[in-house]
Amino acid sequence: MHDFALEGYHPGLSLDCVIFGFHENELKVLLLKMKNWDKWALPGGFVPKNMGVDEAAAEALFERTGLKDIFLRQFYLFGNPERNNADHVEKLVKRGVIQENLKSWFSQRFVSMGYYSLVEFSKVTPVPDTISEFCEWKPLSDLPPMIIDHEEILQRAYQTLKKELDDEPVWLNLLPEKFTMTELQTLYETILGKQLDRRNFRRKILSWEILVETGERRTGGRHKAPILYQFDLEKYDRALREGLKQGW
Amino acid sequence: MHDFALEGYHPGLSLDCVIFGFHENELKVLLLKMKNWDKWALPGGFVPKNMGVDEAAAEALFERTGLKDIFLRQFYLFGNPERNNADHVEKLVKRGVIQENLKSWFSQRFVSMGYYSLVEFSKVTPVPDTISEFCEWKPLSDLPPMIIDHEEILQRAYQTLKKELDDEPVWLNLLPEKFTMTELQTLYETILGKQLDRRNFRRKILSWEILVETGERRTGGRHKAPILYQFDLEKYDRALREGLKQGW
DNA sequence: TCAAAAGTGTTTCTTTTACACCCATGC
DNA sequence: GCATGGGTGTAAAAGAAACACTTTTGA
Repeated sequence: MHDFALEGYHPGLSLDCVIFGFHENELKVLLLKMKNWDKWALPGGFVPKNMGVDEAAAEALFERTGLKDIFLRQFYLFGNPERNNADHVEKLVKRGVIQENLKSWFSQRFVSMGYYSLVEFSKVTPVPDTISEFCEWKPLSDLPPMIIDHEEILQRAYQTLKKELDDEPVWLNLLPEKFTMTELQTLYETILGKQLDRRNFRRKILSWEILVETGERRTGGRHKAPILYQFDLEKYDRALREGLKQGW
Repeated sequence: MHDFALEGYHPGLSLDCVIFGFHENELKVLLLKMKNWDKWALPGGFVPKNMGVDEAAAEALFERTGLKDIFLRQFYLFGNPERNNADHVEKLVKRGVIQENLKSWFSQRFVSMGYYSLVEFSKVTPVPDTISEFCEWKPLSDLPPMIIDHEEILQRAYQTLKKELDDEPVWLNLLPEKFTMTELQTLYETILGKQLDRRNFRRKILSWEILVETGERRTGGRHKAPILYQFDLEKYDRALREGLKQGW
């Protein structure tokens, strides 16, 4: 356990990361179970004095997941003065989540930068941090009780994700390198919470010309082996320049 | 001039507001001319310890413009550790922009929350702050030299505005209560930087059913008097619930 | 009476939607 | 051989784009 204040972290600023993964046809979020307490928290951290905020967020993400160069984006600064109350810090100390000497650091007023991240579920190795007992994926549809305003932060991240999905193929970060059209469709249906027509879905996605067939198929199912597609970054960049989806 | 540190502001956190207005067929930004220095700055401020960050931004906006309840939205946290360098603070002191006793406050590493705001040009009474000589509208197409990373902040706000315009009728905040279809079209053309067909434009806007005719017309021009329209919030809310523009 | 901008409709083309049958695979 | 999901096309409808003439107003 570090002494945050002495080690030179930026004062009054924290980070919260909502890390989304897709597994078994569900959107899941990586959460931390607090020590000696039946409450869960978003992975987060603080910002070292000489590190950029985005950089610090990437670092925090790396520590919890073992992943680097991951989709990570700011979505909102939570700046309400009431969000980190004294009562909460008392509980942290009483339950032995943090030590007495860190109380003053945790008792500051914190403003928290919310990030959301999209990761490939199977690549993640969840690692708890110093204040948590374990680190686990939880389905968005069945969230455990969370500390302070973390549920609100999470929901806001989800809203942002849904919105971004309309503008950009951010979903690619949630899938493995090679995937079938049905897997992609299921992902869309899960995030949007509605069913889509299979033929129209395929046509629409392919019309963007950002996917290529790998030539391989996924075998093993008791049915026709589906084509495996791959995201083509170069084609995507070109599509972006030409305006993938524009309002006017 | 206040002593920020003593008066209890949140440490290491600043605000920058990009305030957009529309005048004479141009998008303009409200900027502050620094004292004794040929550099301009975005209006901004700091966050009182007991005030929410959004609230503090609204307060800063009010002080520069005299306006309350204005469209104001976060767009990015500028968290690069290099952004506020020692050299810049030296200059501020040497040119008498800030007094010696504030040097330590201004020498902190600041993380700055970027806000953008849309206001009705004619309602604004620009008021300089303590570190500026005057406060003025500057056209986006001809910006003066600005301090540190303020030009970057401004450009990023503009990108955000363009993007939001596709999703929501944020433009309503830039226009007076009553406006003609041509004025609205000019606004769109200005922000998007391209010409639009008059008939199609009108049809598209009206199809959203968020405007109503006031029954009045604007007279005085040497041409047919155009109908004045008004934004209808109630209709807009209804349209939003039904999904004004959805991707899927 | 003229210049300047306002108002208006139709046709074409593109995009989106709805919908059903045959195919490959593993058991 | 059969159950399961994979792959594919077309017609109808909706939406977007292109395009030009008449009207009102003030000078």
